Amino acid sequence: MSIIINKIGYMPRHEFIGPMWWHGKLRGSGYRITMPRQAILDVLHRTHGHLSAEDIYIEVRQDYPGIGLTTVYRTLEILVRMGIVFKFDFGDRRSRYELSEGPEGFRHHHHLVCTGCGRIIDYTDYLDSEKELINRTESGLSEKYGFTINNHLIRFYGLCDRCQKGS
Amino acid sequence: MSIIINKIGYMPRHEFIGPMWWHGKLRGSGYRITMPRQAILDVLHRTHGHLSAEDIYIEVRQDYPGIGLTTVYRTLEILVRMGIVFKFDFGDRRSRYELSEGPEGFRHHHHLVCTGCGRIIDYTDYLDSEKELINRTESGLSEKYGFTINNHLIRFYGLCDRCQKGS
DNA sequence: ATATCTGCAAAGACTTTGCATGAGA
DNA sequence: TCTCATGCAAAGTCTTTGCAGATAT
Repeated sequence: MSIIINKIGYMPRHEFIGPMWWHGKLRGSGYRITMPRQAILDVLHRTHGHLSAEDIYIEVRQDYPGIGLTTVYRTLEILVRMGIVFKFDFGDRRSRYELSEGPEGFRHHHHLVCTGCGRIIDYTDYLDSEKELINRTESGLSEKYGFTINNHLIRFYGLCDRCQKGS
Repeated sequence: MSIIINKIGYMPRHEFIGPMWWHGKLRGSGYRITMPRQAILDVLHRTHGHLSAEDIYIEVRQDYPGIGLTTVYRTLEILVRMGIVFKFDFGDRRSRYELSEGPEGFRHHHHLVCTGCGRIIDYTDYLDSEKELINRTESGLSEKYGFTINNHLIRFYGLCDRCQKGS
């Protein structure tokens, strides 16, 4: 493991995961690979779930105390625009971010949201009906409207077991 | 057409559409049928598209100049909680609202979002073929996770024809 | 060397809250 | 009549912007 220490004291507690495939993407678009950006991507990589900008900020500060919240926002904006990160909104008045998928595409998932308590279940074990739905709709839409479709958001709303009893 | 004029000068320019099915819903939950609420629902009814709170405010003011933006927000909150209105977020930093569906259920649609220019296409084309798949998926999910599913959000992201050429 | 990037502070934008008045049932 | 709803102004929150100093290549 290569430990990186800079003037401001950046020192990851964790090893960077795998080949940093996003380096190429960023460089290719003319962006520089900076310490804050690495630290942010690192957090996104090792964390699951739907992080707010502040969640990420707090986490990154553990490794890299010098970072500012502004930089988190600015970095996320770039990553979202490049498709590296997906930005969600679950209605709690703050954006949530997560790595859209590595080159392996293993992170993609759908959401099941409880409108009672706000609990969110991520699921990746799609039913066949769900896969078929996506494929059929995607090709139909791209043909009809001339879109190149890159991603989708599928979310079901309802009441979880606990909230059904509660009401 | 019955024209309603009150002290503050409420006078709809349009006839209220159909039987006001939401009266019962509101009353049933202990909410009062007030002038501002009627005016807001009226706007939602006759307008298509994804209106922000301010869009609604501006539109309602044509009929009912006395209304405050606060009331719009408060009314929308109720309507969303009751499932009469659906709240969307398209990433432009403001919530967008639309009637989730009348009793006929004819308004439900899905979205196709261009990540290049932000253009949003409402489509209803594949709903028939999607419907069965959605139902199957819903029942599969509800069995698996114990949720009672009430609604869903399906959205595809991509580049529209114009934006593909542009880049 | 030099175009980017960063952090801080301040500004911005949308939304929510407190409170006295007004309105619905 | 007696709650509930409304409007205004003020406060809150999350996010963006301006700018001088630091950094990547």
